[in-house]
Amino acid sequence: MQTESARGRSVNETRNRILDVALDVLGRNPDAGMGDIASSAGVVRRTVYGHFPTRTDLVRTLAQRAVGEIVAVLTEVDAPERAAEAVWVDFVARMWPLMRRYRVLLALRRGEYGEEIHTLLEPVDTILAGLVQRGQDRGDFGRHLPAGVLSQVAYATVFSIADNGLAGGAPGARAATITSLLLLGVPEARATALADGQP
Amino acid sequence: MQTESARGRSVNETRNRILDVALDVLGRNPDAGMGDIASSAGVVRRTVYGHFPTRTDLVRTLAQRAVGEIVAVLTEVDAPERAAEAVWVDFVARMWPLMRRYRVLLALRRGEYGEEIHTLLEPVDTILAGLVQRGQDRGDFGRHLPAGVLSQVAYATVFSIADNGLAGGAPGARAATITSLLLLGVPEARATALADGQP
DNA sequence: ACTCCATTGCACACCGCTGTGCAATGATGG
DNA sequence: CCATCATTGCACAGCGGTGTGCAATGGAGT
Repeated sequence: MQTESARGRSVNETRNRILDVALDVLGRNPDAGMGDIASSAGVVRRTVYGHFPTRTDLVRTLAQRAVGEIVAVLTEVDAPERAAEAVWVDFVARMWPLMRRYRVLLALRRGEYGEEIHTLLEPVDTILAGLVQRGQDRGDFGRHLPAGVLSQVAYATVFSIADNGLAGGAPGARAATITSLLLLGVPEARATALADGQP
Repeated sequence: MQTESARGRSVNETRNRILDVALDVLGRNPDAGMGDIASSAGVVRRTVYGHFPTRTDLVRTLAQRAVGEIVAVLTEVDAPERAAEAVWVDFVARMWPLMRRYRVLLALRRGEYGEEIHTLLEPVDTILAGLVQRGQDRGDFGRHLPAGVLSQVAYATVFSIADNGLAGGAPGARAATITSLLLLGVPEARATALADGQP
């Protein structure tokens, strides 16, 4: 049964709600305080401290969860024998509906958490760099930038497109896919074909 | 004569030093306080308040100056009859050595200054959007994104490349030019040719 | 009905940053 | 040499966010 008050919710229910809301709130404004997060979660500030002793703990947990989810998508989509192009297309398709959810990671890279977040994002960075490297080796992606940089730039670009009003919708997904493929050095004709599901 | 202490400097000398340093410091960390800016400028916090009554005033002045400089470059490089491709190449070439100087503008777009900075950046946004629009109309740029969005994404991408370790140097400039052209929908062969100065 | 326990609603101290006031200092320019 | 004035050094109040303590509340499961 749905309870309107937050009184009778199970521990994990509240905890997850806080985490989810924080993902959203901090995505919009990385400087949001515990108070903002609490009220957005329909909970009192004191309650948040009951689940996360420190703001830093909240953020770290948040980032860990988000990174875990992205890595999951990535390992699910990326197979050594698949073409890097196709993997990237699938990756963007899977990420696009959840851009809002992971915006916080970009916002966190620069911010009071210097090394903390950087080492936390390392898995994602590594997989992405490897993927782009493979694409370059097989001639699918361009060599105008080293794989490590190109992957980051392409990744950031998808977020950039989402930030500029195209977040969520299907047309946005197609545009983001094509644009990021162009950036990666895929010719326009092939990029549109890939974005429309042709192998 | 060069004075090592900050005592005998003229008013504008100190003022400009503060502005320059603040441009740099806030570029790295938008949340830096007046104390950080002051000490980085080799000056006491109190002195900064002597020139800028409020942190907000400092930031506004900063942004105005930066926007002014960018607009100057833009109007100098952009002529209605020039090909959008060429204009973009020149724009990146002129901006690249000063990326660090204007990073703050990107950092400021999201941050406690919501509308304030947005209206301040409007001139740049408008010119850039117009430029890309022209490129699209003449078939030089792609139509995978509306001009307003595409210009922003291309603009942001140049900063993104600079942020990923390639800032400053000449090879970075070439890479940034090519990459942003690809993103704008220019074919790879033409992009490299343009980046190497062929019309 | 009764017990558990998450949540609530205060209370508080602490900290860092902002912005201000004022007297002292010392380089600069006449 | 002297007056000017930017800079300095300190003191202070205020604000907002953090993190903690504790008693009261009210669902939920038994």
